[in-house]
Formats: sequence, C-alpha cells, structure tokens
Amino acid sequence: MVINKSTYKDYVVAHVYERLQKGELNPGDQVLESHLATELGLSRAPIREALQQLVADGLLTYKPQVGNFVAALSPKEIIDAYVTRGLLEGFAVAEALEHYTEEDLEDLEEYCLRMEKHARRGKQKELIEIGTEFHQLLFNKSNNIQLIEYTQRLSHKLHLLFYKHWASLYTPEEIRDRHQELVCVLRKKERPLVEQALREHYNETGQKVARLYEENEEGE
Amino acid sequence: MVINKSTYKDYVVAHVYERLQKGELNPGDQVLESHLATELGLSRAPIREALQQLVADGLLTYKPQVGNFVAALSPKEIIDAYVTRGLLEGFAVAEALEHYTEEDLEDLEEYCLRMEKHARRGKQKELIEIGTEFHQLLFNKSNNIQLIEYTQRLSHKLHLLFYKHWASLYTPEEIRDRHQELVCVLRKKERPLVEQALREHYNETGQKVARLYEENEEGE
DNA sequence: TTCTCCGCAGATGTCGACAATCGACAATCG
DNA sequence: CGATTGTCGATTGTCGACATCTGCGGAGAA
Repeated sequence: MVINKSTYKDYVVAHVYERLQKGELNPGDQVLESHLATELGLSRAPIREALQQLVADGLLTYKPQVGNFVAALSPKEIIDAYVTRGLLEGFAVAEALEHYTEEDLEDLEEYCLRMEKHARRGKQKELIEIGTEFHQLLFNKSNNIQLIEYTQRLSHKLHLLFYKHWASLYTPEEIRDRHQELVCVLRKKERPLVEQALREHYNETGQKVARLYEENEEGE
Repeated sequence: MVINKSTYKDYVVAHVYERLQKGELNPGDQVLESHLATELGLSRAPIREALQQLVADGLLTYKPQVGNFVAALSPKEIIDAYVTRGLLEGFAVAEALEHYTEEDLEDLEEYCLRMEKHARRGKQKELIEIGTEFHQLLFNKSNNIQLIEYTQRLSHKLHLLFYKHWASLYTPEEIRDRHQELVCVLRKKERPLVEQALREHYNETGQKVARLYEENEEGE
C-alpha cells in the first residue's frame, strides 16, 4: 500500500532534506538548480517546484534573478522563530488539555527518562527521535487544522536548521527536567499555566541557539 | 522608482487575486493553468510558479495529477483559521505593547469612527481599507519577523476568501464598538488582557463567518 | 597603481512540445 | 438492465532549448 501517487517534486524535497541533515548544505550556501538536476538525473522543472516549496517552508531564501540559498537566520530571527513556535504549540496544547489521558501523561514521562538515557550515552539520533515524538504527541491532540499546519511547518524548519546543535544545548539531566516540568504543568490542567510553560520552554532554547550563532558568525 | 525587479510570477499572482476579489473565482472552482496562460499570454511555467505560491499561502488547494482548486474551507476550518489569527495577532500586539504612543491610539480611535461612517453609508471598499489599516497599524509594531510572516499570510488568506461578507457580519455600531473596545484594552497596557481581547475579537468573527457557510453549503 | 567600463561565463526566467495520468463516457458482457 | 472494462479528451508533469539577467574579472585609461 505504498501509494506515493506523487511526483518527482517530493523526491527532490526529500533529497535536499538529506543534504541539509548531512551538513552538505550549510546556511548561506547557494542551491543550484542545474546542479541538483544533473545530480538527480532530472530536468530543472521539478527541481524548481521543489525549491519553491522549500522556500515556502522557510528553509531556503529566494532572491529573484539570483537564486535560492539555504536560510541563514540571524540570532534575532532564531529567537523569533522559537518564540513563535512556543506561542503556537503552547496554545495548541492548552486547547487540547482535556484530551490528555492519564495514559498519555505516563507515556510522556517515560519519554523523559528515555531522552535522558539516550543523551547520557551520546545517542543523538535516538534522542532527537524521542524528542520529536514527545512534542508530536503533545500538539497532535489539537484539532485546529490551521494551527497544526503552521506548527508543523515551523517545527520542521527549526528541526532541519538546528538539529545538529541539540546535543550541545542541555545536559541529559536538564533535558529530562525540562520535559518533566512540562508534564507536571500539564497535570494541573490550567490553560494559562500550560501556555506559559511551553512558551518559556522554547524561549530558553531559542536564546541558547541564538547565542551559539552570535559567537560563530558576524552579523549580517 | 517602479523597480518591480521581479518576474511574471507576481503578475500572475496579482491577477488571480483580482479574479478572487471580483468573485470570478469561487471556492471549489478549478484553476486551469492553460486557461490562465492563454488569458495572460504567457507559457505555463510562470503560471505554475504562481499557483504554487498561492497554494503555499493557503488560497488554493492542490491535488496531485488533478489540479489546483480555490480553497473551500469547511465551517470548522474557518473557525480554526480565525482562532489562529487571533492567537498570532494577540501575541504580536501584546509584545509590542510599549511601542504604542498616545498618538497611535488616537489614530486608531479615529479609524473606528471612520469605519462606522463608511459602514453606515454602505461604502464597503473604504470600510475594508480602513479596517485593514487598523489591524496593520496594530500588529506591524511587532518586530518578530517570524510572527509577522505567518500573521500576514493568514490575514491575506482570510481577506481574500471572506472579504465579500464583511459588510453583512456586523452593524456599523458594532464595528465601531468592537474596535474601540480593542483600543480601550490597549490603553490598559496589560498583556494578558490584550491577548485575550484580540483572541475574542477574531473568535467572534470566525463564528459568524462559519455560520454563514453552514447555511449556504452542505458539509464535505 | 587604481578606477572604470565592458564583456563573459553561469545562473535563473520563459517557452513550446511531449509524456503520463485522471475522469468521464461509451461499449461490452453477464 | 446493471456493472465492468476500454477508450478518449483534457489537464497536469516533465523535458530540453532559448532568452535574459547578474556578478565577476580583465583590459584600458587617468
């Protein structure tokens, strides 16, 4: 039942994702249409479509008559993006507050422990996987389609752009505590608290990531 | 200083906007590439790019191998979109709270009166123009780029899809009162109140618009 | 030497033609 | 007569070629 009724576009998008994850494409790099075309054995038409979608997702920046570049967010933009994500996810979770069963909460707590374990052993890939599942379980209870769409997009963008730093931001204990704190607040079933907690959760991370880029790169 | 350094794409996008505003394109209609191409005397390439952008903006829906259709939001989706807009705009305004001068607030109050006046005289076009300016002035004080991007997109989408109903939603007095209420809350300079007020402002409108579509159309 | 201007790759923008696919109608079979 | 299958027109997906634009680098003059 692998329908995948779709076109080359998705294939190209997936390919660029990979290149980004592998670090073969870095912020500021130009992404050449012809290069991708020969690389994948396609014409430029589907490539262009894929690139346009990536621009819409915020992973690439488009300069008319010049080309597409891997998004290079300034520290301010990084913070903005994380703040916005906290806003969206906080609201989504708060709206779905009554839909979390005790079972869900226990699952979440288990995720916290597993995250700590993986972080301790340096298993970055697993850590990120669980972290993603944690947040997916959180905001996927929302049934606000519009909200989910934006949240997914932003989440995706941040994931691909900053995924590589996640291990260096927090200690294993911090990772556990920060997420357990969220579960705690969730238990209280009070909307404003939940919103606030998730906002701060992402604000912190945004600050940290931004600081990383302040040191390494000069302002634009 | 008509730079317009850009390409046909923006031209096509603008054209489709017009068709939407004029009501020549209605929710559910298919938007044919070849049709637009002959209509504008272009090849399909720039048309496809424009359509893809419109899909990213949420104005069109894309079905692979079938085509692009004017978005037909269900009542639930309409509410979701307005709720999300309230969330975004509420936060943006709350964050920029200290940047509003007394002058700004007075301008806003003047807008309220002008809106009422235009509404009373049935000048729909002017009413919408002022309404747009009102909200622009509100959330453009924010300097969170990411937030502005999403807010603009959503605002644009709702504007084009539901603009035609705006006159029938509220009486002139209601329009004035609802917006004056916002200015009032703004004066108090308390973030939670501001957020709450804007959320409710859009929730109300979302409910009303959704109800309009419940009557006229059957569920999907 | 340094500044300016011109020309040249190399990239994106656009085009017209062809291939693949979908939806609807019509013909065929039970 | 109803359901299934085959066929056809229309629309999207892809392609290769050409047009246009940008930024860079070298030639020439002050």
